[in-house]
Amino acid sequence: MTDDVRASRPGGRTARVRSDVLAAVESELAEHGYDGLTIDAVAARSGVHRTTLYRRWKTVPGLLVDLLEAGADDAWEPADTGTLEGDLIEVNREVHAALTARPSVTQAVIAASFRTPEAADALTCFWEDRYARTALVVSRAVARGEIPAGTNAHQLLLTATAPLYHQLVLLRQPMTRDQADRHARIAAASVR
Amino acid sequence: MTDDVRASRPGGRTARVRSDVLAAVESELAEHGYDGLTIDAVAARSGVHRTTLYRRWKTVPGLLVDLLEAGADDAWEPADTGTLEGDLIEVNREVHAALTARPSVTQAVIAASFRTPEAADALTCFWEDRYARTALVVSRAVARGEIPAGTNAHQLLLTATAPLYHQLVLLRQPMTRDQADRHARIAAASVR
DNA sequence: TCCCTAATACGACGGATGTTGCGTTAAGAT
DNA sequence: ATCTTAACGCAACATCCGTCGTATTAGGGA
Repeated sequence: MTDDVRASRPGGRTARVRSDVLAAVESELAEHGYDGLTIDAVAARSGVHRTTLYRRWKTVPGLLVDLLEAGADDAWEPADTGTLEGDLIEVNREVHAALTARPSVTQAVIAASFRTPEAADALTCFWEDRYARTALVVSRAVARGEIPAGTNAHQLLLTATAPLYHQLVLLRQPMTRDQADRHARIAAASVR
Repeated sequence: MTDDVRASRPGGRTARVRSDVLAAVESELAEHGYDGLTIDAVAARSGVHRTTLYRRWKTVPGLLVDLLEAGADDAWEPADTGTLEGDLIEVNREVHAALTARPSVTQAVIAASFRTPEAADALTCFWEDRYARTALVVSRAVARGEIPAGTNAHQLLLTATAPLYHQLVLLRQPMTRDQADRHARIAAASVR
């Protein structure tokens, strides 16, 4: 989306600039958090000129979107533990880790998504992709005969993961990994 | 918090200015959404001077915080339908209505909470209060012998309401009232 | 090796946003 | 009715943020 098929000149300096900038974004994020993340600071730290940032990335959320896409793992798949409950627990632990990391790129991108539509779209796309892949957990459970065939995957994943997002992102309160596990179990039990 | 015990001069003009300003905030919010909500626009519409807004409310999120507090219903209680499931469905319908309203003050305040710590704190306080009151639903169910005494109220409410927030606020996708009801039922069933 | 031009650097500019000092108005006490 | 001063209006100012025109650098093909 940001680095679309630009037939022109993607290598060399351009690539170097991008990695320098993204590294600076990550550092700034770690030191000052999302609120302290400014174009000028990233420019100063990366040694790349302000105008270049404005031209290539437009906004602060744009930088985060690119960071999100650069870190996107195209080969990601949910772990296979052999049971629905085990799989959901693993999923929840990943979500839990992503949201409690310091700094949490995920948290930052969520914040950014409330500023510009581009960031919101990028996040929506990212999550749609993740939920689609994670649905594999459900189809495996169906294949094992663990749960009925008509099970609504999205609803199930929502039941498992939503409490984590709500507690950690919106309510801004702590949640232990045990509690995260517990919500995975509740979700697994809801479809039996 | 904003209008604390200011012994000085809370009546007359001051009160009029406040209601004018908050009305303007609501109107601007309805027309241009949160992103289009600017101090200058509120000043122009309300007829109150920019400087006054900056002095009393500081920021745009500050305005929303005051709007949230002005609209806070101190007498709010969860509906009593006679069953845990029925009560949770009612709670979820209220949350659903608040999040799908256009414009949604709740959605706007959530967006604001990602900008300033004050807004985040205000929202946290608001929700803490709401969850504490809603816990009544659980204690009533315990009193009826519907569910065991040790039931974790917060976890139960999280299971019921979190999917709504996640779907409508973070995933930014639609959710029908039926689906909201369904998550209430899942939560109710999880403690039986 | 040379050339073309995409990508970046530089500096200046304009607009929006927030601040400050001071004058004016009116709430509330006497 | 009068006085005090909190709250508000006003205008100038400072700053930050994003943009634009132009010069410079370096990728990649000939």
